[in-house]
Amino acid sequence: MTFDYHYVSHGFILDSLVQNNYFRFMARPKEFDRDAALAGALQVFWAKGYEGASTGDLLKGMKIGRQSMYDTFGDKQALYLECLHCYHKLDNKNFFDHLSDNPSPLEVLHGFLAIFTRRSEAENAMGCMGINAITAYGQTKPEVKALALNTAARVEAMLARLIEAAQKTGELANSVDADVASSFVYAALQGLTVRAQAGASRGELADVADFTIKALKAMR
Amino acid sequence: MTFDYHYVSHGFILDSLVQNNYFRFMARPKEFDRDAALAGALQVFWAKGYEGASTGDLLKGMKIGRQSMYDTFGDKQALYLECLHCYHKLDNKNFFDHLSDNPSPLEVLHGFLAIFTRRSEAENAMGCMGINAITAYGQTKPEVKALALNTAARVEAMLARLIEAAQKTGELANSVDADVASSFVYAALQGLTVRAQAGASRGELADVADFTIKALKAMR
DNA sequence: TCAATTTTGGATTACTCAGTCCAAAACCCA
DNA sequence: TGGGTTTTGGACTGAGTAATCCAAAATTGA
Repeated sequence: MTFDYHYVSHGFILDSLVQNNYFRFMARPKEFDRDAALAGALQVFWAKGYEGASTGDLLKGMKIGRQSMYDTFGDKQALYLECLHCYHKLDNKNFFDHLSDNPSPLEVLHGFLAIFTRRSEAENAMGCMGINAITAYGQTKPEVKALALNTAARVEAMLARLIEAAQKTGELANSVDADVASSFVYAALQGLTVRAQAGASRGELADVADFTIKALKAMR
Repeated sequence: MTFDYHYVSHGFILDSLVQNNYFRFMARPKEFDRDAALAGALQVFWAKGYEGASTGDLLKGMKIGRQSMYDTFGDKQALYLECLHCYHKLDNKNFFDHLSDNPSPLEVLHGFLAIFTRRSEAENAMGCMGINAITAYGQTKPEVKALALNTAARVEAMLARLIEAAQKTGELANSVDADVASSFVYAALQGLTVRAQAGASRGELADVADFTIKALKAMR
């Protein structure tokens, strides 16, 4: 019998099994934190890509042994996909954290677009792991494409809600189609990510973020 | 002595050497067209990326033998960089071909942004080789980053000229900063490329292209 | 036809990779 | 303490890689 330590770490399966006295003997527990190891792998994959990250690189970044990795995460492909899932989840969380209680939805949008002016050059150079994944493996790994489609739908829905909120506060004209505008903002966001990764100056990135918001406001 | 067949194919070195009777003997000429082989390699690299393209894949795509490839192009890395150069040159040429004699610079800009609505899904899924290169190797291959910076400067300058032309025809307000607007359009173009690669619908891509131009026109 | 030279592609090399195996260490409960 | 179980990491495996070697084929001018 094998155990999925992902669930174990969230406390579902293990608790019930222990309560039912399923285990006669408790064996040596894992010496590492699954989530920490995953985060380490995520960094390596983000920085080097899938093929670029060797198992050795991954083990060093995860600070665990070879067999521990295979036992815990399956194979390299499964580990990569789990990292990508994790990245999207964190990224999404970052977005929602910024929604907060800002009374100006347009300022929130600007905050999204201007994020590259607040990041270090090194962070900008790493780009977005989701975009890196699509441009490299979108054609060859169906899971990557599926994940991208899913994420795009969720992000655009969230952006559309922000734009509708901006229309309620009067910051944007009601005649603007919220769905189209959200697609526009999303494309701008992706474009800025690539421009930042390609080494565009902080000034240029700031200008484009400002210009995009100003353009939205000017639309009738 | 070795010969750079790139220049040979353009007829500079070989002619002078022949005229000077440098060769006592003419040996067997190459049986393949260098540019055709390069184009084949470009397709493979574009579709599969650098690591994803094995030498076998490349040879099949180039329709030449192993040793011919190494003799003619150096090694895999050199071949990739030459393909990337070639891609950027072709891409740039495509842009300038569309400048033509259209009396509306704004229509030309719209033509750029709407290119993804005219391409097949397969073409959109391949994305832009330049973006694919930056997102995958921008950090690890300095030549890739340098090439991207160079290309960005040239494309933005060209876009700025278009925007200034649109201001002359009265399509855009003079108060708009041409440099900022060109950076904005470039970011939109990159964003659309990624959105298209990620599987965005033709309708969404068309909407964003239209919206971007309308937003430009609305700016004061 | 022949000598000189180059192209060509199959065989080979040296290396890296992802993934498996296994024995020893670590840990728990009784 | 000691039996039972799991973790752990070094050694290993087999496949696949980029790049080199080399001998045969091809082509030229004389």
